[in-house]
Amino acid sequence: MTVDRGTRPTRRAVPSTRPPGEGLATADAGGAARPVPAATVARLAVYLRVLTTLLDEGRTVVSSEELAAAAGVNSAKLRKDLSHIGSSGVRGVGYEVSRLTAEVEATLGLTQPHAVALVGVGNLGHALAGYGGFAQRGFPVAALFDVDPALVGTEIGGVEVVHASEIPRVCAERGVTIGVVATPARAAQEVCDHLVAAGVRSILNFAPTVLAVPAGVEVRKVDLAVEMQVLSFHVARRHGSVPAAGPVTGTTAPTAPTPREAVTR
Amino acid sequence: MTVDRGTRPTRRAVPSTRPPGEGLATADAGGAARPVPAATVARLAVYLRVLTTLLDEGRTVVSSEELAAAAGVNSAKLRKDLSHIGSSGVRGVGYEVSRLTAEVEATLGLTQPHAVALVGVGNLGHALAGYGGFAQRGFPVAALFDVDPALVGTEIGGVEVVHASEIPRVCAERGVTIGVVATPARAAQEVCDHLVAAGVRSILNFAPTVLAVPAGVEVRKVDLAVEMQVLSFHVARRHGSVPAAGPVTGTTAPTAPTPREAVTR
DNA sequence: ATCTGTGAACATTTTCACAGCG
DNA sequence: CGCTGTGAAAATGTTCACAGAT
Repeated sequence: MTVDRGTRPTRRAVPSTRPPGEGLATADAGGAARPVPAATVARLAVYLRVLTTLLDEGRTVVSSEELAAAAGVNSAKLRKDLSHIGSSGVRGVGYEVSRLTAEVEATLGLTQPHAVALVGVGNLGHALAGYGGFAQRGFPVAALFDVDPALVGTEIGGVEVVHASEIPRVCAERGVTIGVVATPARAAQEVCDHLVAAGVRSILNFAPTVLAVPAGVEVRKVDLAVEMQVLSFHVARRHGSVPAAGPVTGTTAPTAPTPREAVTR
Repeated sequence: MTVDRGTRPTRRAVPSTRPPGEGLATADAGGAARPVPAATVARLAVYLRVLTTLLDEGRTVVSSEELAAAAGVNSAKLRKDLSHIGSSGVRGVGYEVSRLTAEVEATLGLTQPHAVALVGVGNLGHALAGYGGFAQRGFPVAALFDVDPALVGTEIGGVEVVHASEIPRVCAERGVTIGVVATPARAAQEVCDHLVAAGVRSILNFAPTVLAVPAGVEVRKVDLAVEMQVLSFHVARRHGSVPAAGPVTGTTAPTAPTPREAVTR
């Protein structure tokens, strides 16, 4: 930001000392190549949602500009992201919606469903279990666990709650590949260990703790307190100093949250 | 990764074209300086949780190494983060827990409570409203909104659910500074607009949509589908190719997830 | 003429490694 | 010594701007 292009110090003539094909596609511990940058992966999921909507609307092609706007990123980033998955748009035209959708889905590994185990059917866990979004999007909730005797044996969304001690057996039987931890903080690490022991290699953690896991296990964390505190930081910063620019009727730019460059420009 | 430093391919005599004190502290649209990098802010919240735990345990000092380990980052990063908030540890000793806690809280703007409005008291929203975590951490839920006549008038956690059309009035009256959107996707933008019109400048969005907001409004998004799909990507990648290194009893390195370099080396 | 794909500039974030305080 | 604070290197991510396909 703050850019002010136009100045263009024109430093050109950079020796370009970069070894040939390095930069991305770095190999990982396992030895498998990772051609898709982490930051890109997270955005692919967003693009996919927009694409799904477009498909429903019967759209057949979309430009990078439009897709980017709907996803809240700029078009250059979108095109670079898509270039990483080897996608192929048509110059002068755009991307074929159905094809691009399929490519993104393939990249994200969504061509097959991933059985999910949800541990902790308390306040939040219960809501997650009842939330249809999981199954809808190819993540069927295959198992529910808790330690509370009052909950074990009950059924949520057609799935019976089983005691957490059964995690190894049940996860193995039902082919669980993704675990969701929605327990209190103090129970989270133990639950996580059981999931890992059961062969689960991807975990979504809602408990406010950092989970320790062996190499090869991916943990993603959703922490409400962290989100709120980050917002608090911004409240404190701007402290009402915002000019409340224009009629605050929302609906500014559906594109990049705001054309800050235009301001700087 | 993959580094193999030591090779050091051409050191590239960088002309060091950088203007003196630039790099961080970039000014923003508003004109206010932001000395704390965004990436750091998000981690401060994590450090804070660990610090709180340490306080409860009666600890008085902690080293960057230990704090970093508990927070799941490496110690260099932690020290750099803390340096941005002007913190002051004691060399050869560590950080005073209570003092550091206060400094982090001050930076995050947690010295005063932030009234929260939660819009959408459906499945997820209800769970969030009932979740004690908000109030506990200085984010009292000051208002609940929904459009469902069956919900309006009911009470959750001592707060009455009000019709969403009242957002402007109620938010103003109760001094709401943070809004949480937990509505279905189709309603999210409109709700967001109302919140913004009511003066809310920080929004946490659980709806699977990109919200368009005017400049000066901060939106953070929690998207379960995105998280799941990112995990799916990793499931697809490692496809059971993981060597299952060592006894899978968890508790590997609480610090840096794993010394990958050692492997590559 | 239009819109993708991409090299290279730029910006941010992470990591290293070490000077220097206690 | 042990441990913080920090310059500087490396890595990662974003944006620009344009060549080139259609």
